[in-house]
Amino acid sequence: MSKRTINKREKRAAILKAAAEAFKGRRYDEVKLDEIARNAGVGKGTLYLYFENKEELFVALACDGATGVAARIRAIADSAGSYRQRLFSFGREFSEFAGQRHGLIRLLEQSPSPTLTEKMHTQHAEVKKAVLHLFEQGIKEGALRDDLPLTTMECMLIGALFFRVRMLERTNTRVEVESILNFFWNAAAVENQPQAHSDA
Amino acid sequence: MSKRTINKREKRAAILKAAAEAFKGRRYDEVKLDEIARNAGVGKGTLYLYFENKEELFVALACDGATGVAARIRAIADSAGSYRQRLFSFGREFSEFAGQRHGLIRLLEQSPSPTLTEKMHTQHAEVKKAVLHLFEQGIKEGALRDDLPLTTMECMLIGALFFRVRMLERTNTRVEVESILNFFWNAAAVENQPQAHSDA
Amino acid sequence: MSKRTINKREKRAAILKAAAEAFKGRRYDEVKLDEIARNAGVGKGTLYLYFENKEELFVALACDGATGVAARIRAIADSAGSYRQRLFSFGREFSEFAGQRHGLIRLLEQSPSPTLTEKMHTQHAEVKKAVLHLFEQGIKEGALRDDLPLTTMECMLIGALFFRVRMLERTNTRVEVESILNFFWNAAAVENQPQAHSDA
Amino acid sequence: MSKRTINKREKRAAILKAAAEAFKGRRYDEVKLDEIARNAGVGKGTLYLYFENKEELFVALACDGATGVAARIRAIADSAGSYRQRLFSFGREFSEFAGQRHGLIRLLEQSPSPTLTEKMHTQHAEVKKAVLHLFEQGIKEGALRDDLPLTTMECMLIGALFFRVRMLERTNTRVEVESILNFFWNAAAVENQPQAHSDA
DNA sequence: AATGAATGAGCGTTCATTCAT
DNA sequence: TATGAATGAACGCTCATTCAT
Repeated sequence: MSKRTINKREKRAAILKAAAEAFKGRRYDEVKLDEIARNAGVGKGTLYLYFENKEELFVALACDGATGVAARIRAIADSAGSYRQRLFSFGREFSEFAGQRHGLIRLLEQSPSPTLTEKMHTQHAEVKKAVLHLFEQGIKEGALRDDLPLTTMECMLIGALFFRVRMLERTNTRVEVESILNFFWNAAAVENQPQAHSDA
Repeated sequence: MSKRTINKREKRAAILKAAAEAFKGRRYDEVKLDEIARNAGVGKGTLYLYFENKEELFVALACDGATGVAARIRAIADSAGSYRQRLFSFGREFSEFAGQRHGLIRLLEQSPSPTLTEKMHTQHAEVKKAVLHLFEQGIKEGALRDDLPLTTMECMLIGALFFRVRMLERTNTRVEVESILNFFWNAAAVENQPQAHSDA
Repeated sequence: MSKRTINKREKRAAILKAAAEAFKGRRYDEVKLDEIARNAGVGKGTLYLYFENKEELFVALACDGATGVAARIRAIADSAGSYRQRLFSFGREFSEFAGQRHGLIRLLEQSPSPTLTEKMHTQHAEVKKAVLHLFEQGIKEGALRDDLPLTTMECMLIGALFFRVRMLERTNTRVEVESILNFFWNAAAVENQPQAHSDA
Repeated sequence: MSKRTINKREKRAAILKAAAEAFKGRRYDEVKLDEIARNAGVGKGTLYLYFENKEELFVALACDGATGVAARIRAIADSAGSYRQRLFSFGREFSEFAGQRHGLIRLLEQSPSPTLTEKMHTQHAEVKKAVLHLFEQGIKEGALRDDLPLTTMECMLIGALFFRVRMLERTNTRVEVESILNFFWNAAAVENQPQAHSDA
């Protein structure tokens, strides 16, 4: 890797860092490129050497690293240890990811340009697949109940982990990841014996 | 209520309806007041007779009805029937609310002006309190376990219900509300006997 | 014509007047919309109520009135009087047109957007056709020689009239329109007896 | 002339060639230095080693060669042969010059900075003087009529030759140079006997 | 009360110019 | 000498907001 490349990477990273800070808890239109440039320590024009325009910078910000997460989740799923341990590892890993990305994901959920939305979805679909893979593995290993829809499990666990970040950010309410994982485990693990109910 | 007032209400409602449509899946800055006025069938200047400015219109959009929901949740909590039935009623009611409001909530989670955020939080705090009230009641009645933090329960249930809407909207994946409620009930109801675990 | 319309016309005219002044002897990029707006006594945004963008304003400036000229030329061609008189009337009329429009035509001869160039060409083609019509009439009436290509006559007369304006503007050299017309008449009128030459 | 100098000249020529191509039929502001540099096969910064700035490059483009033309016109004027032959030689020479420079002249007619305009005018004044010299010579030799203002002749001949190029470029209408020269000769040569007219 | 023409602050973006290498 | 990454001044354009009617 040439010196030039290193500098390029560094500068790109500096811009993204400044952008991440700027977008934290702010609306897309509230964030000015002037601010990002200033905080990144570069000229405004320089932004355009690294990103096509504001939206591309924005998308890069949200996509950067998402791929890494999917890989890490798979690594956890395939690591040694009891399934419960792996699930909890996943929970902690995902929480960290959610904590870092939640604000941006919220922003991205509003449509920028169609093409960019797609780009982002591709990235996040990877994460989703990795999560489903984890659940399937749990069922195959006999650790997770096989009578629960995968999507329901995803909805419960991922939804709770995301909501946890939201509570933390918005109302400063701290919910323990362990607590959520235990709750999930209570309902989804085979070792617990859930009774069937007859709804009225 | 005078005819005048009725007209005012109707026009206000028309504006909010047009705004709701406009904000659906779009960024705050992508929505133009021109568009809202046109779709509401009023002049652009008229918007300012009903709302202070764009942000207030926006906040009104998200807050309108939130109070109603809090009241309805309380009504459900205090209605007759088994706790399980009441919890499930709540779930269905809240899902509908979330379905209608999710897009807006996402928008609101980006901070407009501080004062407006606060205003909105007051509204949503009502809903939150009603939810916690429901849980407390369940514990008091002996239907819900008392060893789970309220915030964890909130996180699991509300998080899942919100995430369900998100999945529906973004990936067209349908998750049954009943399925989520059953999952929650499995873990949180007293009638199920959770075993303590020993972590390795 | 409603009061509204009158105001619109007036304002549009004021803008075009300011623009004409601004573009006089300046490059397209040297003319700022700020300046035009200020001199027209309107806000910058107002320009966009009357013109799509800078280029459209620019084209409107050059096209406005061109249609009128074509009509006036035809009127002269079809008026009473000897052909010589009509030709001289045309020359004076066209000179005035050229004097007013020359600067703009020069600008327009550099391609703005393709669609706009076309628009302008349509306008100017009208003038060109009117000129050729005048020549054809002269030949039919037996006033002009029929052994000269129409395009050559156009080239001589129109070219000279345009160049006259150029000289006036750039080097402050005054050339009489009458002098040019006499020169043209000398070579093109039937009453003069040109001898054929044999080129070596 | 050292090898170094030759290289300099070559590179300078390459830049001017690329610039000529770029400015052909485009507005000053539509031409980017990036493009010129790329097409000239040099770096962007290199342009500034050969030209002060964009405007100077632009002016150099238009002036380069103009001096040569003035010299060539004088040479033709002072060459052997009948005046008619010399006049026609001049016409052909000037047409070629006009064809090459016309687009640029149009550009230059919009004022860059005052100092640059002056610089350019100095150059073109040379050409103008050479033309007038040619006419004076014709009169002195008794070939051209002495009752026509020099400026009128200039206006007719030069105006027509420029307009011819314009017609060629814009409307693809071909007008023969010979035809124009004959027309001019008809009106301006002594050998033809123009009658005085009595205007009505 | 209702309108929509008018406004101008403010933004994203471009590109001539510079300068470290 | 040659380069091209970096810069920031400057501009076209938008759109929330106002106000005369």
